[in-house]
Amino acid sequence: MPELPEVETTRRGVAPRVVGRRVKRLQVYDARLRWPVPADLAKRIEGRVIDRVDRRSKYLLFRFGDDTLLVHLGMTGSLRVHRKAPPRVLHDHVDLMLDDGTTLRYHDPRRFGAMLWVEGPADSHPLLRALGPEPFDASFNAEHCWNLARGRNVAVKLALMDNRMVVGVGNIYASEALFRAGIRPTARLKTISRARFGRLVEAVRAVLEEAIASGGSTLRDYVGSQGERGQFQFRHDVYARKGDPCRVCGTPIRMIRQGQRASFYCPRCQR
DNA sequence: CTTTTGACCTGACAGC
DNA sequence: TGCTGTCAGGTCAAAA
Repeated sequence: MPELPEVETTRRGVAPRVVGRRVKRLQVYDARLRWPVPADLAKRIEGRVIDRVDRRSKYLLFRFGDDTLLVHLGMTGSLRVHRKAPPRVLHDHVDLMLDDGTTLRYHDPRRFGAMLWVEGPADSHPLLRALGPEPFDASFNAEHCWNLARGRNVAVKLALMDNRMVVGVGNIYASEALFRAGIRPTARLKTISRARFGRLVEAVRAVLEEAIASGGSTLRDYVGSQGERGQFQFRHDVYARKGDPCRVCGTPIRMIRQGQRASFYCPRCQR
């Protein structure tokens, strides 16, 4: 689902509606997410004020003083803000009711997402501790990729989706970034030059930036904080465009399978 | 250590 | 109209 642009779009939509608000009531309708929603979450969170909403990788971090509500949207999750909550529909699993009457509602058909409570510094939480650099951070650069690539035989597309190289890049944006960088998804990491990594870094940043500006990509489930669909799917160069002409050279886009995931590329533009 | 595979879960769709 | 198989935006844990 949500890759970085969709999570960031959600963050930007949700934050202004919830920051400064006090949680009046937490209602868990179905606790069976990737990990169970903690049974004592209501007790911990009710009465507390949301100070800030941050994002790390694809996690949303709702800050309550020194403690954090950590939310992941998995493949099909979405978070919506309702001025007045409509009746629950299938797969609405959690409601955070705030002191001004608005409701933050978590919806997730496949339940691959997560909602956890972290006391104290969230950075040291097992889920966040080992994450690589944020794509827009200076520490994501050609040097970093080059160092990681030493002796590694994996395909570059798999490495892009591995959060040690960079976080936030999933199946859609990995294919899109590689197209823009002119690199085949199957290229072995150790064979890529420093200069090409430089181009890849810039391509990742550019595609994520444009996707955020378009409100992300909506393939099926994803919607933003007001229920709005993303628009970037109309601007994909390769993803889900198997057989369609490359926007640059007209060659039909190819689909292959890597690590049980579909990859798309232009056989002429990407070497 | 690296790399691959299976698992979690529901729904949509293609083909018989 | 069923039924079966495949696929879907993530990522952790175990196997090789």
